[in-house]
Amino acid sequence: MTLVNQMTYFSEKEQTFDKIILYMDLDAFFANVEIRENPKLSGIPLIVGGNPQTKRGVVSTCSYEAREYGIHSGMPISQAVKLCPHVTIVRGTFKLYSKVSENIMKILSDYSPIMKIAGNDEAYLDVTNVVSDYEEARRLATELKDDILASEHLTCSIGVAPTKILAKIASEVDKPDGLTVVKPLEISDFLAPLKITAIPGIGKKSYQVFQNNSIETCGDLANLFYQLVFQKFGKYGLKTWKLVNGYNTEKTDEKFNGHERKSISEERTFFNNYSSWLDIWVHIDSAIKTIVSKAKDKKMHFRTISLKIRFNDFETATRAHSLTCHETSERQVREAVKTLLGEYSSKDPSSIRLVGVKISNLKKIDAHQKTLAQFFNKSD
DNA sequence: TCTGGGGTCCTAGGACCC
DNA sequence: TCTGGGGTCCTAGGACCC
Repeated sequence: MTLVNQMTYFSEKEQTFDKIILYMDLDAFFANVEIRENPKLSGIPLIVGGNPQTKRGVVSTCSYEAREYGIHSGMPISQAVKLCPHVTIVRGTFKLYSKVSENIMKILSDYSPIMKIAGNDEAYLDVTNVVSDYEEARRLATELKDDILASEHLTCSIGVAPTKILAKIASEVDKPDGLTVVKPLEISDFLAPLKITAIPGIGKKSYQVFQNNSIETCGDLANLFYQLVFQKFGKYGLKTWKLVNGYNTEKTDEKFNGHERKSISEERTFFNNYSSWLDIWVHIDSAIKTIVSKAKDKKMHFRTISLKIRFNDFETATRAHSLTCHETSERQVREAVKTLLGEYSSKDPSSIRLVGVKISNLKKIDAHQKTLAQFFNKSD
């Protein structure tokens, strides 16, 4: 099959791009907020996260100076310290970050009513109906960057492209303080030289598989025949192949605003392991209280309860139980967790380093359903 | 090097139903 | 005697993201 045939194989629909998406990502967010609050931290390798005293935990965010030493998010603090012994570690002021994030999201919402907040430091804006073309979108993005810098003294990187995933990839290539615009006809040329790991969702494991097949860049993948791609990399590989060949892989009916939460969870890694199950249960019980109260705040009912246990060797087990109908009560969770925990009762409690509880299968309850639930006396 | 905490999504197998 | 095929729901585990 020739390349031309390959290109016509997929439906016309997938090739049409009719949106302009802007993606904003704050540069080294936590670290830059800390620097803003305390200019002494400016220009030095800085880590936010972990415990500065014990040097345990992992890096949440680090400054660009720290990145030069090979430090990155998710890295154990102990390793980061080995790479850069004079690195400064701060614990982080998460309440402040939330406040700053809120301020910035408010600025963004002035630029388009169609917005999707994807995290503390990132959001997508659908600006299709706000601008008439990509040049105007570029000007809008510049304005937005200036706005954020003026009001919060923080820099961000922006990508503008016809889909969310492309806008996100575009925002990465010129970080920090960057702005990259990718028009529909430029997509495959833009992606070709990028490392395959520039695509969100391709992490360590997937990279290994691609690398074993001599694929380093998006261009390497694009040049393969799609039959081979499916054979070697399966369904997800095929989707990635379409992306790097400039097809639209995002459904137009995909919800942009308000993504309903799917689960609520809390987990805790112990500072020191416990010798008694009773001590472990204290953590489990407190987690149950927190997640049930969060669900109540959000007016969510749940049906599935999961327990997570991680052992010293990092083996991790999850056990789940689904109730017959949606529930709200702490008691239901506690009972389910106790049953799930039964399987492990013969284990040595000191072999456990983490416990977690999760509720999922969530359903928003409306007023009518609530009355019914009360009528049947289903809640505590 | 010795690995946080909050999430989402995907896969695969088994049960069960028609 | 050695048994279809499709759909849905549930559970467990794992990859990945910020």
